Amino acid sequence: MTQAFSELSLAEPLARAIAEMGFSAMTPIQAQAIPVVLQGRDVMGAAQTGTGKTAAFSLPLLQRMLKHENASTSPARHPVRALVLLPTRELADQVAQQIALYAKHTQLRSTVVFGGMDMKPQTAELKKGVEILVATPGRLLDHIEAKNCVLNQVEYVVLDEADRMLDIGFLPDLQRILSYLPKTRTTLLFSATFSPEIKRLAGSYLQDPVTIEVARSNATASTIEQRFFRVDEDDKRQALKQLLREKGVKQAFVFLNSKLGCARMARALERDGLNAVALHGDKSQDERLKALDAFKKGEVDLLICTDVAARGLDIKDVPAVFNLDIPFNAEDYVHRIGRTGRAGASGIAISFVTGRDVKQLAEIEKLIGKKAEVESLLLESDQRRFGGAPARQNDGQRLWSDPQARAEVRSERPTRVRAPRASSDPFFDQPYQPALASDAKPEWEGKAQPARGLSPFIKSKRKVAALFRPAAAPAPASAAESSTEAAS
DNA sequence: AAAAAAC
Repeated sequence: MTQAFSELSLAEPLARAIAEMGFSAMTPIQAQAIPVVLQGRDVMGAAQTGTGKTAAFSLPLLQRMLKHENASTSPARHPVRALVLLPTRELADQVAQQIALYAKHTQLRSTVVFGGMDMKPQTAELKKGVEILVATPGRLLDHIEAKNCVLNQVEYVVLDEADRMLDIGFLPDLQRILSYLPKTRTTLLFSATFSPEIKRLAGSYLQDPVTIEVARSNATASTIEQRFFRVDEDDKRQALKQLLREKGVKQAFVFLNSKLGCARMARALERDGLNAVALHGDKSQDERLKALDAFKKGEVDLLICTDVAARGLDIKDVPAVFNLDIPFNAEDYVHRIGRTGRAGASGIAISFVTGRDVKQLAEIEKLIGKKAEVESLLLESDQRRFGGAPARQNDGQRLWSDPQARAEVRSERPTRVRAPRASSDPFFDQPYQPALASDAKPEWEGKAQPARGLSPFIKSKRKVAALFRPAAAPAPASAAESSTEAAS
């Protein structure tokens, strides 16, 4: 049933490049999408992470460009015929490199433009003429407006990570770029995640599209083992180090939700003697590329990153992904863990869950269609306090399943001074007692803004609003509690 | 509670 690239009768230069890269069998998304793109149809393609989507669109696109030569093949005039757009600079770089490899034996030329780098070398490349242009949106608009490239002869547009490209942060730039392109063209959208809303929106950019879904949209790759551990915010670094040791993991992506958090975590881990480097949008592009390169080469063990690295990055044989924070979007969870378990390899994805992540975890469960079983984790520091011998049970994976032992150890732990929580922690805490009855009217209703002159502890208007908002029903808390108890 | 993408 699996088909070989050789059955496609691709042009010789492409077939040769594929063979040199050691590819023979097509993945399901490739087997399904390539013939359709070869027909010149618009495509919306969904397939799990790490299953070769880049080849699925670039190979047929190159083939068509070779077969349907533009009239103007004189070296003097090379209009951009294919445009590939991506949401991060590193991903643009990676995809451009891959396309260059596929096109190696053809006359087709390609280049990549993205921000954070000098405009001049990019401009020079564009002026020489390229048929295939890979880009991030902002820098491409710069080049368009500087008239460094002309896009009025573009025949093919690819939005890779299409759901991200169509989200609200990118949409204005994207629409402006599309306004420079001919109306008659082939448009290809690819991603591992498509929400129903994005699917609908995407439809308006496509003409009579063929939808290709290998497995259900938003599905996680079956090659990834997913684990969830209940870990306090302050214990995350210790828990990470412990799990790296227990699982025998050397190299891993470590995701956090904020740039500052990444910088701090990377520094702290380095102080602890680990080989970690941060990757996030506050670093210079030079640092970003260097960090990624070092990680790729295996010179760095831990890549401490924001969602800048969540999508698309294809690094061979990274065995593990850690989510030190649960991502804001459930989709990003799917992409993050997709950095491991690629091309049929196996991988483990470990996510740390705190009390405030419960709602987001439910979103993730809904999206991936799988129950997230949250396990307890006995920290080594707690084991020592508990009396020398490790209280570890079974294979060390389900470390601590006795609730009573858990309570005892907790009482042994140093008391930390913490700000009171705004909402309940269904894992450990007392149920939340709302300060106001749910039907209470804000006492300032109809009066002037209360923001000034309140308690000095209330700093933002937002927090004030939260105080006066009717309390949420406490029902989900007890449900979450009973299910995690059952799990542990 | 954020990040990404242009200077």
